[in-house]
This record gives sequence, structure tokens and C-alpha cells, in this order.
Amino acid sequence: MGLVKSEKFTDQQNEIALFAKVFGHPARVSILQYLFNINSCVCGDIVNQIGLSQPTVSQHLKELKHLGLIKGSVEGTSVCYCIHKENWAAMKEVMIAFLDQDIPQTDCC
Amino acid sequence: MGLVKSEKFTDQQNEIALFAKVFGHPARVSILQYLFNINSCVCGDIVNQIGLSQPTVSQHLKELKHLGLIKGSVEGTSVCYCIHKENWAAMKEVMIAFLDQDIPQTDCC
DNA sequence: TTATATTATTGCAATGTTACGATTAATAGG
DNA sequence: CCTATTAATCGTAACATTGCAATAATATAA
Repeated sequence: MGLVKSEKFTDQQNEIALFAKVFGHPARVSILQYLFNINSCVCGDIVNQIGLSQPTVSQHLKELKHLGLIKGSVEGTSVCYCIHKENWAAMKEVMIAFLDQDIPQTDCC
Repeated sequence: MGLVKSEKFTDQQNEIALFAKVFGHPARVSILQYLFNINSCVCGDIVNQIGLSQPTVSQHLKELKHLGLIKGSVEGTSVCYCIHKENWAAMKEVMIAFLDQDIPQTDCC
């Protein structure tokens, strides 16, 4: 098979999994941390920061953009990427609600 | 290729990615939510809850266990799984620190 | 227009993931 | 011992992901 049976799960569960999946690669984690730490919205030097090739970085950026977590705007010959604040906040709420569940008091294992 | 170049990233980035990866499948999200919501640490009826086959569920449980997020104890012929509280709390801290980064004030895009 | 710079896309090889049937442990109860 | 129950493992087919060389697209400058 190799394909996820999404129809077996709730929309919420699939949404959490989609967000988590995009964070499931250190390059994308690294790109996001870079965008957070840089004060101005710096562009294609992400490629220099990350030690991967330009096509590979471009592909990771595409996935982040597709999920709406970053946005890019053309600035001359280069493109400027930055965090999409509203979408990031919405994602954060969903993910933290999942992570922050109350652990049952009754100990069993 | 098809293999992640982990050596290009920090331990922290790789750790975040590993945690996120295990949440990157709705079956594992569903299993965890189930374990959170069930008061007693119920066992193999996870297979009935999740609509996937027993081997598939067992494989997902293995991954969760491997990361230390759940623990299982044998109870007769069945096995009882539940959240590993300490490890979950540690993971939560790492993930929330990542999600909760301050967005730069200077708007650029 | 031509050259240069930057980013996106294409194509593909190597590897990883998902799912399940079949089988194999492991344990409990006769 | 034998049988039933439950869960783990094996094997494997289908599909997804990762990474990069080569190339195409886009925009600026001369």
C-alpha cells in the first residue's frame, strides 16, 4: 500500500497529522527557525544557511507555503519568505491543544 | 536519495523533526487521543477503535513506544498501553518551545 | 537584446512508509 | 500436554519522500 487511509480518521486528526508531517523534516524546522530569528524577512540565503542544494530548499519552501505557514513575495530577482503570522497562530492553537491534553490521573502501567 | 541528511542540522532540530514525524500520521494521533481519553489504560481494543488491521496498529504502537511516548505492560494474553507521562511532558516542552516562538514585529511580506 | 542573477520545475535514483496476509511468539485455561 | 486468545514479527506490494543535476522561468542591468 504505502498510502494513508485518511478516511478512517476525523478531520481534526488528519489536520494535526498534516501539520506535524511538515515539521517532520529537520530542514523545514531549520528554515522556520531561521525565519523566526531573522528580523527582516531575508530571502534566498536560506539556501546558504541550510546545507542543502537550491532545488531541495525550494521544494521544502514549497511545502511550507502550500500549508500556508510561510508566504513569499518577489523582490527583484529574489524572493522574500516569511512566517504567515495568522496561519501560524491558528496552527499553533490546534497543535498545542493536542499536545496539552490532560493525562489521566489513574495510573495503570 | 530518499534519506534525510540529519548531519546538516542541530540535535534540537532533529529531535523536533523526530517527534513531529511520529505525529505525522492520523492513526498515531488517533491512538494517542484514545489513550488520553480512556480513563483506564485499555489495551488491544485500540485495534477496534482505529479502523486498521492488527499488524498495522501494532506497528504504529511500536513507533510510539520506540520514541518513548507510550509504554506497554503485559496483562495476561493482552498488552496494556498508556501514555508515558514524564516523556510526554518532556516532548511537550520541546515542541511548544518550537511552536511558540515570537514572530518578528517588523512586517516585510 | 544580451548577459547575469535568482528561484522554480522536471526527471529520476535511492530510500522510507504504510498496510495487510501469513505466521510466529507468549500466555491462560483446560 | 493441547487449544484458544492476543499481540508481535515477517514478507512484500504499493506508494511517498528526499535530494540533486539539469533545465526552465523570471527579473534586473548593461
